[in-house]
Amino acid sequence: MSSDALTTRERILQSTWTALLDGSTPRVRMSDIANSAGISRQALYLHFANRTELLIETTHYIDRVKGIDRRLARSRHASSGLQRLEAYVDAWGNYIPEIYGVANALIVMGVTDDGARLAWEGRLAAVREGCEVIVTTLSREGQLSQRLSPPEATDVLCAHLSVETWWYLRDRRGWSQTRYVEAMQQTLKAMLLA
Amino acid sequence: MSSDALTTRERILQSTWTALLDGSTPRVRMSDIANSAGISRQALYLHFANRTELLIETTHYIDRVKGIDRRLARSRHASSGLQRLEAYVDAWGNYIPEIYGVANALIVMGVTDDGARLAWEGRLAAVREGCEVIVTTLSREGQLSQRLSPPEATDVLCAHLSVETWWYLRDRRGWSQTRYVEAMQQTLKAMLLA
DNA sequence: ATCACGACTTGACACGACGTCAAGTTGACT
DNA sequence: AGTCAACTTGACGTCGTGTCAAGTCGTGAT
Repeated sequence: MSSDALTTRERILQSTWTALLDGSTPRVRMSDIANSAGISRQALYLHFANRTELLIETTHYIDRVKGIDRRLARSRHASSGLQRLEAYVDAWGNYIPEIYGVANALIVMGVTDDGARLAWEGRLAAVREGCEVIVTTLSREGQLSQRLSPPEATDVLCAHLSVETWWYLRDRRGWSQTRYVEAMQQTLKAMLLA
Repeated sequence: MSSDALTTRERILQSTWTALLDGSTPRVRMSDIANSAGISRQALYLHFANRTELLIETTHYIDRVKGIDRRLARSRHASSGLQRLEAYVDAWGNYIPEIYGVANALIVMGVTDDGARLAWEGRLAAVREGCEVIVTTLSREGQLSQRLSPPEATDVLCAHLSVETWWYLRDRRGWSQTRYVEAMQQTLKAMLLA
């Protein structure tokens, strides 16, 4: 019974993802998603309450497919704070391209829609937690610069790993993905380490 | 004749500015602006072609009132690259709060409206030019870190001085304005200098 | 004195996108 | 044959932008 429903649902999620990933159409409409999923616009509402819920579910879908937890977990296995920082920037920095489209749509919706805003803030909070672990480790090792308190360092790290910064460097300034990760690792080290 | 028209026009621009500055209402409607300017919604269109043009004109209005040119010019009078950097971060960092509301509205509109997108990109280009001058000066003085090429350093500097980063630290993380400027100066020095 | 004109008002309307509702159709399982 | 879930079609309400038409009002020129 639900295996068929699941298939349609996943087709919708997949369509949403790829439609937003294309980036050529920054404003993806419900009808666009329905078309590319091969169903009617109204049928979307049989699976998702509204556009916001569809976007949120799409982020969860991407997380599941791309195994973000697995990727980020590796940074926690690193021995030193420095290695954690490098591993985290690598993992998160290479994940941004996957979620960029949906993230951007969520951010834009967040201006008018509380659900979208809260969902995106939740994501940011998760990233910030990862940053906090790194800063705490660096601080315990005595590696953290005196310029910033640990909470401040966490904020700065999180701010610089933002989707917006990635987008500016990658999309508007034409950086390659590998250069972005490399440069971020180096500049963040210069910024945070004593 | 036009002194009366000018008054209404300026009242509209002022209303737009303050309405967006409040920040409590991220999505300011044309009718809101009209109300607070004391005229009918339709009368707005006697002065501005559409919402995008109104927002763009509001940024120019703020520039004029707040004298951004004068402020930024001071950084060009500094003798060393280091002083230029500090002066620029101070001038621009303290200007962001003034334009934040309108900037944010423009960014959001830019998703669907080409005019808004181009206008905001123009602003970013101006900021980037300022950053370029600083990086060039630092480079000529042999102060620039080897981690980044001059264009890359310019991009990174510009990215970190973004409105989005300011908003995250100031609004979501509760930084004070003076701490923001101070910390930005310090972290950017650590990031860019050899 | 009146006439014209510019600034503004009121009221109505089209449009695009989201979301809802009601009345089908279709295919599978019982 | 009957039921049910998934889906379709078509119509509608809402909200904000932008447009149009007709009217008011005050000021300045002739």
